[in-house]
Amino acid sequence: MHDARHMNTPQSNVPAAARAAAEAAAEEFIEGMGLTAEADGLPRIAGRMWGLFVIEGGPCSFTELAERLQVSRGSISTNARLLRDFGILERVSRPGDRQDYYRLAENPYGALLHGYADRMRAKQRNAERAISALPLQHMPGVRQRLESMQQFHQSAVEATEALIAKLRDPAHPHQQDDQ
Amino acid sequence: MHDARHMNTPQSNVPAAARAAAEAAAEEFIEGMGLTAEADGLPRIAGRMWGLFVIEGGPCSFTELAERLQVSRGSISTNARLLRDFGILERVSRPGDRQDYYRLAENPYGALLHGYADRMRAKQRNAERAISALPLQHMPGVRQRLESMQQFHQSAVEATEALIAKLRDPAHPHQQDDQ
DNA sequence: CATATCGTTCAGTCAATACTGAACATACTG
DNA sequence: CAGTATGTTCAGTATTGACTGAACGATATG
Repeated sequence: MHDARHMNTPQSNVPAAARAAAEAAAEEFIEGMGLTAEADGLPRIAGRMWGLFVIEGGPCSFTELAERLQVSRGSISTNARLLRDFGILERVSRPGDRQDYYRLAENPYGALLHGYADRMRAKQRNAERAISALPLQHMPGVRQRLESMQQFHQSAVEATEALIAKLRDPAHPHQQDDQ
Repeated sequence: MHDARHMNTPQSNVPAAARAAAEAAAEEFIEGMGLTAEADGLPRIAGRMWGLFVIEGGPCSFTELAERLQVSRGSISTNARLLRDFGILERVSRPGDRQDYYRLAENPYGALLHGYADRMRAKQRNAERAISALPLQHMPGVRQRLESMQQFHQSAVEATEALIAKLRDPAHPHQQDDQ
């Protein structure tokens, strides 16, 4: 990984070695995104794509993504749709250009939290349904466990919604100024 | 399945139909647990087992579980270990009994939250590493995106830890970070 | 219209995972 | 010690899911 110091461009402040190191760091970050995404049950490629957008930011064309990540266009299509459904990516169109471009959504983490809250709500409703359908007066232990399950998911939903609100309002507006 | 029911109170009669309805509701709840667990990347059987413990509660023997859930002992063994690793179940032993018994952990949701916080921390560290490894002074957009990613996961970890604390001590209110 | 390019879809391939059933090791009991 | 019951492990099987590459429809441009 260590380039010799000959052959660097004299006019540039950033030598080739530093740029190579930066690229390696970016690659490492992207790969890490792939791994953590996989740990969350997402396809690894989706995680890498996400990471690529955190680095590149700007609208990326489909072909660009396929080349950069070394995967087929089909994979790009599928995973881009997946990330779009999650609310992480969004489509942008350019006038006079037929290509699809994608970029990070303006608030990808808020979208993620919405999905998380939804799954929590599903579990909470499941507990709720059981609470109202079972004759709990005859089974205090069951009532206690079901209610504690219901209350936990309730709290989780509330905490998630608080986090969503915090993300939306505070002194950190998302402005996407790209290089 | 056929438990000895108390038939000493003929007036507070619980008809067979009601009992059947309750069993159906329990089954539905358990199946719901299987589905939501699957949505979270867990094996469906693990979710059903979890649901069964929410209903049954008390220490269940291995054989009991295998019969109740209609799966092989091997599956029970594997999935019980999985849930134990997650901190959802715990082993209990009875004096003079060689069988393994399992029951819900005293705080299964707190254990879950710990795992969640760990995964969040992994992502936060990934962002942090990228932040310190990349020459961000030349790429303000990248810095902004990496920092917002890092801060989100930081906030998520904090919210999760607050929820853990709230679970442990429900009397105290949930306090958000106020740095 | 003809051509090229782009995004999607789908059959096919491959890998990972869940589950089973049997073999095995261990511990209790008579 | 023999017999029995229990938990784990492991090879085998089935299922699910990811990814590819080609085919297809659609859209822009010459």
